[in-house]
Amino acid sequence: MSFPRQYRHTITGRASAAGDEARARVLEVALDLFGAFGFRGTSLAQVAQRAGLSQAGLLHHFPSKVALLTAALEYREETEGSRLEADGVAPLGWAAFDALIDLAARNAARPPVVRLFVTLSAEALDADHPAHAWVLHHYDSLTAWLTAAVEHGRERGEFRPDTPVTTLIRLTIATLDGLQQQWLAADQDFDMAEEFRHFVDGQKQAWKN
Amino acid sequence: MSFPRQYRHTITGRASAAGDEARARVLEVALDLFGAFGFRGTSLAQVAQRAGLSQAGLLHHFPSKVALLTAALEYREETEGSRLEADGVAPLGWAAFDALIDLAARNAARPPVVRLFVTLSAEALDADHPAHAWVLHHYDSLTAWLTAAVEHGRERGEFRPDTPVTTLIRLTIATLDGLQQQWLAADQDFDMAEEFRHFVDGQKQAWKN
DNA sequence: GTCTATAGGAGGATAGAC
DNA sequence: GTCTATCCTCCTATAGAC
Repeated sequence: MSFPRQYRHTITGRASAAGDEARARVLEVALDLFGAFGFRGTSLAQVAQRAGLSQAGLLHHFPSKVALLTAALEYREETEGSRLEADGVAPLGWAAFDALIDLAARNAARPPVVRLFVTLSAEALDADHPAHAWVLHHYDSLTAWLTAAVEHGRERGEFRPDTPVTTLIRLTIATLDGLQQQWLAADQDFDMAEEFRHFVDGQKQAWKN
Repeated sequence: MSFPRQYRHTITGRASAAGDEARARVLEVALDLFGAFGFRGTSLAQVAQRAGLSQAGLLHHFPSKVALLTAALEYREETEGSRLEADGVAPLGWAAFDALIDLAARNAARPPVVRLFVTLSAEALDADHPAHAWVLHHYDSLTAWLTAAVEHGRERGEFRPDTPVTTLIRLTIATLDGLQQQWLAADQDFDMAEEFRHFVDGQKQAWKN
């Protein structure tokens, strides 16, 4: 679940404590606005204003809008990225699905985080979008993580031998993504984690050994 | 599943045959580009160029960019909208879920249609987006349609009495939406309808009477 | 019904003072 | 490190000729 090298910005070797603080504030604002209006729908002036500096001041920290996006996505990953391993240990077998329920519950407390993901994943389906690689990385890493967990569980006999692994994983990711989108459209008016738990329960009923 | 009044454009009472043809061409192009780059990411000049006329010529047919979007969404609904009733009869009970599998299969043959929906649904989560009402309408009408089908099926004893109807419907819509997004991200590299069929089969196993 | 031309504004990025 | 001022491009929309 680590972040690929291409997203690591190499802009500043080291900065002052105040500089780091301003930088973090800018990145938080950028993530919020990119989530709300998308990358294309957000202007540097908007980000600068809400972060409390001028557009030129912002561009002192990040040389371009794309650099800002890249840094923001990296920052998200670093700080509270999709931590699926609560205690640093990757859950295996069905425990991985329980970890996803926990993730959904944590996300339910942070709509802006969900919104960033939903908005950017759709906008960046375009292969020329600056976050396109980021989206592919999200799917790939989540798929790889779940695949490893299920394969491990199969070896330990947690899954029925005829479990359609690929399908199970695709449906799981789809349900999670689709619920997030629906939850945002419905103004967070239902319990996302609870609904997802129902899905997981159903899969356990069907495929648990 | 009819389209709400607010999306009906009232621009032209009647137009020439050639005018209708140009109009349809413009709308097809607009749907394509809005799907690929979103509403915000698409310029009138782009649409005009690919439709083979000038930007001013385009604005002769549609007074504004928003009017173009509105007309395009209405056009989509009219021509090949999410026709769930193949023969004009609404399928009831589990047949409604089978109709959704058919819909997924038909959509698999038209990636641009899927892309328009995925892109716009995410972009228009913003309450100020001109297609915001359109997104809410999509969820509402699909939910209402499925609810009616399931309630009918329950009365006829097709569903177990303890079926969690709301959850079942939310998960169904989420799975469909999530699969579409994943399918686009993966370059249409799996059978969307087949995966969705697996989901429906699982729900039948769990809740069919 | 379609065009050219252009107004009027917003967005990204740069230059240079402090 | 932050600012003001500015350049240049792109966008939406309008005006008016053909």
